[in-house]
Amino acid sequence: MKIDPSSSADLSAQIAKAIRDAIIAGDLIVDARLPSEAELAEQFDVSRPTVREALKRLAAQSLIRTQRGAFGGAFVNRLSFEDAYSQQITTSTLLLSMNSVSFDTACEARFALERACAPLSAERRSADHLATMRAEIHRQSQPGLTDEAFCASDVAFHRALVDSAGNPVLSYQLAGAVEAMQPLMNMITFTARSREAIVALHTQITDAIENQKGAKAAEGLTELEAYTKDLARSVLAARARHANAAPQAPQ
Amino acid sequence: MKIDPSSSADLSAQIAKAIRDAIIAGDLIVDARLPSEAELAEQFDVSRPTVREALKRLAAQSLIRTQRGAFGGAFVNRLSFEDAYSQQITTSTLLLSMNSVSFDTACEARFALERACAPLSAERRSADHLATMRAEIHRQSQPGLTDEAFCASDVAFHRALVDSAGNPVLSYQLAGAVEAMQPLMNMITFTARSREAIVALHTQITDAIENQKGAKAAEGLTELEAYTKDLARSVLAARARHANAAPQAPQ
DNA sequence: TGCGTTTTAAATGTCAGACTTTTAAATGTC
DNA sequence: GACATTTAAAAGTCTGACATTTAAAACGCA
Repeated sequence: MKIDPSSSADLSAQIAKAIRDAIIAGDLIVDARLPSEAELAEQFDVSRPTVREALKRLAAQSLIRTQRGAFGGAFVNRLSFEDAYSQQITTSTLLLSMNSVSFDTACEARFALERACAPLSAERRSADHLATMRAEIHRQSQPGLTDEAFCASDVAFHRALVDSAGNPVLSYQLAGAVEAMQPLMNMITFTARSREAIVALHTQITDAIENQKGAKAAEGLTELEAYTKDLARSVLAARARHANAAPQAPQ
Repeated sequence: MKIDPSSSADLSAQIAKAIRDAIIAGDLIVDARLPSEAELAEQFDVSRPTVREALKRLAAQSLIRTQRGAFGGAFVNRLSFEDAYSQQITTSTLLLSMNSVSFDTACEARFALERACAPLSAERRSADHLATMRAEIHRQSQPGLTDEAFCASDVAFHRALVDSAGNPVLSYQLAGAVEAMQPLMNMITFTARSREAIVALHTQITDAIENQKGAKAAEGLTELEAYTKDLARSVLAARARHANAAPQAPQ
């Protein structure tokens, strides 16, 4: 592991890259302990604060974890699916909120991914996942549910649908797409009529999965996609009208 | 933005979280300048190195960028698709290499995602993307191509296929899945016969896209998935035999 | 006046050294 | 042998200083 002192880049960035490359290349295996900060500082010929900045960069990516105390130090972290989930969600949320990804584009991607899961879910669905989906549908039919709770249940339903495909990679990919959209979905006012329509489609999809009809489930998802886009369009249009009528004061 | 001094967590982690939350909540908009390190140190009542560690954490996630010099500082970064790509690739690579995600699982997810793109690609394919796909197919038929070059071309082909769906969210999701698998794919020795089979399937898929037959393209992808898994299986089996016969000395 | 050069100040980048806190192993005691 | 105490290693934090970069402001000259 070497760095180029003549480079103009930050030393801490270079050191982080060197260690990251070593981890990715497999030179540092999971749970291996890195040298102490003082040793790393000596190895790279930099000060300890610089080494620490590099380690914080790696910690931010969940590549290492640190333990204080004797025999503590920095250890190569086994990237958990949970870590991957949360990173994925953060990234997706930011892309959606500030990189001019339209709601329609995100929605299209999300349902395309869900349709990709449908055949696998139909093939492998477990009683457990089906029960979760049914339970969420039941919750969604309760009158008096707040819009936020309805949305949360919607996310849980789709989460179960995707998880039932039994492929953790797909689950983690979709976690971002689904959860990143939730803040926008939360702004939608779900009327009794739209809730009824959504519950009907959820039921149709769940039935199809239970009966191992992947194609039928995909159809239901396509309908749900169109309906979701419609709902969002009307909300955004209403918001635009409202913004024109009573523009928000900046800051 | 406040931190809890009684918490046991690292101050730098708390500060990073506070700023991250402010960015995600939209309190700090894109290109907004954060207070200088000295000012942040005063605000949070910590020292400058602690603030710097927090900022490095955020920089590692591409949430901020820093500029040196007068009127420099830390600015909220517009997350680019490129940044999202590379993060996605790193995460996927690590998941695949150390979190016991099997090649089959990754392969299944990848082709499920590609099949999700197929209908969109069939609908929207541009001459540009089709030309890229044809060009890569042509390259793949060249004799004398190294296995690495063949793999690289394979990645380029699939990249074009996904990009032709015209949905950047799908492109970025798949970038991780496809590129993370490349190191493993690189270990496969592509015989003339297997190359021929792959090129035939690539041609079949491209023809289907060109003729706007999304379902037909999906079929081709399913065949390709099965073939890829077969190839990988035989390679892994051979490697296992080799490992047993001549086990690698540790370290 | 206008343009190019120099100065300057503000910011990040880096370093050195000290101190605090945590933690687990080693040691001692009953 | 079980429990309490000591101890040392390591991360976490702070202070203060200096180096480097950069753009704005000041200056000088035609």
